Amino acid sequence: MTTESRKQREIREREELILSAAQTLLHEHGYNHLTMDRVAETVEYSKGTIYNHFTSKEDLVCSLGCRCISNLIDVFERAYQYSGTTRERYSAIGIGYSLYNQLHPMDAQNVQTVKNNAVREKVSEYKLAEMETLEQKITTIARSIVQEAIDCGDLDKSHQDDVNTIVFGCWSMHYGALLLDQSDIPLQQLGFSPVVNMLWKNANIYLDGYQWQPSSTTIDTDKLFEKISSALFADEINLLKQAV
Amino acid sequence: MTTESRKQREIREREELILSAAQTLLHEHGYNHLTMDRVAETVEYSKGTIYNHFTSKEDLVCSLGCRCISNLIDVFERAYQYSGTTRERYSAIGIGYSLYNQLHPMDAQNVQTVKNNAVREKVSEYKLAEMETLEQKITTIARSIVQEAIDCGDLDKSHQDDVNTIVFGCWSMHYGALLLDQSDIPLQQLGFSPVVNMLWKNANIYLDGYQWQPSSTTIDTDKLFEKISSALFADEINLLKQAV
DNA sequence: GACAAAATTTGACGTTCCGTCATATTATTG
DNA sequence: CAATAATATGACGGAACGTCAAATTTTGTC
Repeated sequence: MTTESRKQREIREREELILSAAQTLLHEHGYNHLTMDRVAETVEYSKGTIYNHFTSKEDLVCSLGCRCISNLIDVFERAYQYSGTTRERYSAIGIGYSLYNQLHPMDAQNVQTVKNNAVREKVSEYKLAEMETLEQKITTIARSIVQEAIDCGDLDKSHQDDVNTIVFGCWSMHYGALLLDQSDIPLQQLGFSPVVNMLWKNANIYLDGYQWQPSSTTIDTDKLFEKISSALFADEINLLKQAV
Repeated sequence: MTTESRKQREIREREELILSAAQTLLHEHGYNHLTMDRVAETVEYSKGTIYNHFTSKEDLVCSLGCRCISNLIDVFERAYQYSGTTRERYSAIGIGYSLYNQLHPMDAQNVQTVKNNAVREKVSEYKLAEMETLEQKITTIARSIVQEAIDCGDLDKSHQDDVNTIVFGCWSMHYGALLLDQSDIPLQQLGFSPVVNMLWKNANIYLDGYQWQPSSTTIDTDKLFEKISSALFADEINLLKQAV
């Protein structure tokens, strides 16, 4: 009983030790510098032990990705619980997503790494399933808000069949934007504004296209951004300010 | 003179030989199966010779990416020359992009691989610059159409400052959508429709948000999709039908 | 055409890193 | 305390990258 649970706790704790060591290596020197030997050396266990926890380097990296998605779920849940219009709550998700990615650019990069087929090939089935479950959880939150908007009339009932399309639209827009932002394409040099600004504007325009009330043309969007981010993401904002 | 140009031609031809061998390997067995030794064996030159053309495996893969972007530029240029409203021409870009990615899913995956920092680190400066130039060319085409829309009044002049934001919005939406489509996330299982359909709908809604005339609410969008794709991308459509 | 110099090609080799597995060590149980 | 089970270890095999001295081919000159 006690023995068993102590054992399990030890295993879990070591797993976390490995994960945080890996994350540090990843953040400080990038994917190529993260090697299983280095991880083993850092946590002072042998490589074999690391492989008792993770079936491959890619499996380890995927676990880090799962962690990030869990963090994002927190962000999404906070947004979900915001007391405002459905549109504000939905926008809050996007804002949270943007801020999280600004704060942890490496995390998003890492999640994207796992999407790469060459990497994905080597991740264990089990871990892939875990990631999928987490992603499903995230889309469910987004979907709920869209559905509530239809139910309360903020979104026209004629869009009932578009719930998934709307979720997908915002998802793809944010996902694409943040990936472009990260991928060393010199957007600023190409004449583009900071991505968070463009994204906020575009998301609003997109939702206006669906006539999700209240339209962004009737309100001060800068103020709304400010309001939501200070209400829900004060910590993130502070950290971001410190970073600059 | 002749000698010099013959030499250069030989080099260029061999480079193409290497690239197409690499592409085949990549398409048939994925990134991990693509090795420099295998490429060398396939083209019947030694590895050293391959390295005279490409500074690393990643550099070779990046060259393949550049090829894909060149193909996309063709697509974009066709769209640019379409004789229709500015909105139709801009939409044509998106349609072309979607179709190209449907037809060559591996290509898009490959371009994305190069965006990954772990890969990018190892690409030569020269090749990165080449890719950047090509990407710049693409955004310029998109930007031109938006500008023309403003000039002719299809888009309100108040959006003059948003030209880049509009280009970025469509780009990110399409880019994100197609990446999500490729990344083994079982979208259909999660209840989502085929990505090309959602993307077409969302792009229209987005442009409606900017009130780019004529609004999608006043026309039959299915017909428009049909019209544009058969006018500009008949070849691609045929190939897609054959593939099914 | 012969020979020297320059350019190019070659593949064996050094290195890095992954993942395994026989052996050593520690823990559990009777 | 001894036998057995569970776990940890790191030396090792293998795959792939990228290099470079030597071999080969091409170019240039007389």
